[in-house]
Amino acid sequence: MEQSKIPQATAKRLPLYYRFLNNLNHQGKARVSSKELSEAVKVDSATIRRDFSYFGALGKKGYGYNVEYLLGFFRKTLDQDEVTEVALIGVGNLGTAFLNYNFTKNNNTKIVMAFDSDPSKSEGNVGGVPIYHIAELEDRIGDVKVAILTIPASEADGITTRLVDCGIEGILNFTPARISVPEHIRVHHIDLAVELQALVYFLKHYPLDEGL
Amino acid sequence: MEQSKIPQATAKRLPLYYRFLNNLNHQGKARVSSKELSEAVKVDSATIRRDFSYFGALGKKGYGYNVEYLLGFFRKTLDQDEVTEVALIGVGNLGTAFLNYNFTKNNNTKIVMAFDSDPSKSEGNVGGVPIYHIAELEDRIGDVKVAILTIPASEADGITTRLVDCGIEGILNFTPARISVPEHIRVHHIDLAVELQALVYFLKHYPLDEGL
DNA sequence: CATAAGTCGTGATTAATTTCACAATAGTAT
DNA sequence: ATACTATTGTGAAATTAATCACGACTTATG
Repeated sequence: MEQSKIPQATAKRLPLYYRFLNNLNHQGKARVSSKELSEAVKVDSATIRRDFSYFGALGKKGYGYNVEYLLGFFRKTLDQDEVTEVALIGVGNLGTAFLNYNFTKNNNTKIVMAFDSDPSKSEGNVGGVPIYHIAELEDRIGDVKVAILTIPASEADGITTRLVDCGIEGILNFTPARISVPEHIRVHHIDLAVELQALVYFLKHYPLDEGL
Repeated sequence: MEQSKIPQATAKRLPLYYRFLNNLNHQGKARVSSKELSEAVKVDSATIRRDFSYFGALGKKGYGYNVEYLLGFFRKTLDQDEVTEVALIGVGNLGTAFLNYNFTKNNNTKIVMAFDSDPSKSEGNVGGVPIYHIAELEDRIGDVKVAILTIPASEADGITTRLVDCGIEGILNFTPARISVPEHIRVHHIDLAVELQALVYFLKHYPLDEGL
């Protein structure tokens, strides 16, 4: 918890850096410059250097960064060694997408259980993840602290309340509803319809160049 | 294209405001204050007032905002009357989720066609949207200017090149790959794995309170 | 060894966004 | 009418993030 001074904008880019460093490593590249990385992840090179610098001097002047070293560093920083268990609520199309995906490669998160209100889905198993009926939420969730919400908006509030009572700490909400939670619980909203509309708005109103 | 001075951060919130105003309207509410709206969309009320103020004085002091008026205003501003056609590339789980969803309510975007490389999927039809084989991309896409990419990362570059050649203007990229496009094309990346990892990182390193 | 080329780390600057805080005004109640 | 209350719109301040630009250092080359 020491490095709480890292800007949120930087923190959000860390997983991205991590994945690309992993790619480079698999490709057998031993070193990389902020300029090269910049082209790969589409983030300004000065921003990358600044981001890295919050963690200390990780590179060498005139050389760049050693891929393996950097990777090892981020592995620790991003807690890649310790897997965070995640519960998925709602096994519709979107939920199924997550289950099949299940963040297989270089990832520190794992969906360990899923819930659905449809009895024909529960008792099943998708991508090796057991699916339970939503009624079993409280019994099954154990000490899982992170949930992905891929349910209809109308159910968001009810499920959220139950998750909060189960001691959940973070929710990734794909529901269009903006859910209310106690202050100490973190919610990230990803609103697919809004994202698409925003893209369309930018296309019409913000003439060429300038990525998001 | 007149109001190019609207901050990007504001522009990204507009679709969200629009949807909640619609909800309020359906509920029969005639007026709303920035404070109420703030609670609903989880955006600071001063930010909401500031956002609205870029479009002029839309509210009344001591009263708030007239829901219907505001809604009418945003409908025009967000081009809600004119539907933007969208093509979906990749009818896997995630792609299917989009097709079934298809942004039915209060939306100015519509997926009008989908493509997949699996012949057993193409020639089909999901949620009323025709699915073509990816080989037909150039023949079928017509003047659709926006594409959603829900394909494996390995195919991202190839498909992107073809889309660019077809004259695409905006891409909503769900692929983990950071695609390269000419300057005048807008790409928004939504990286599900990164979002989840970022949430986990925040949980571990940023103690309670403060939503993203 | 000396020179050239490349690249980091960061102070300083600029830009973007959020938040504070309050005067002005509209509505409401008596 | 008058007083009271609610709420906007916005100047100013604060915060956060991105970018510039350059000194210092590393490696490569002849």
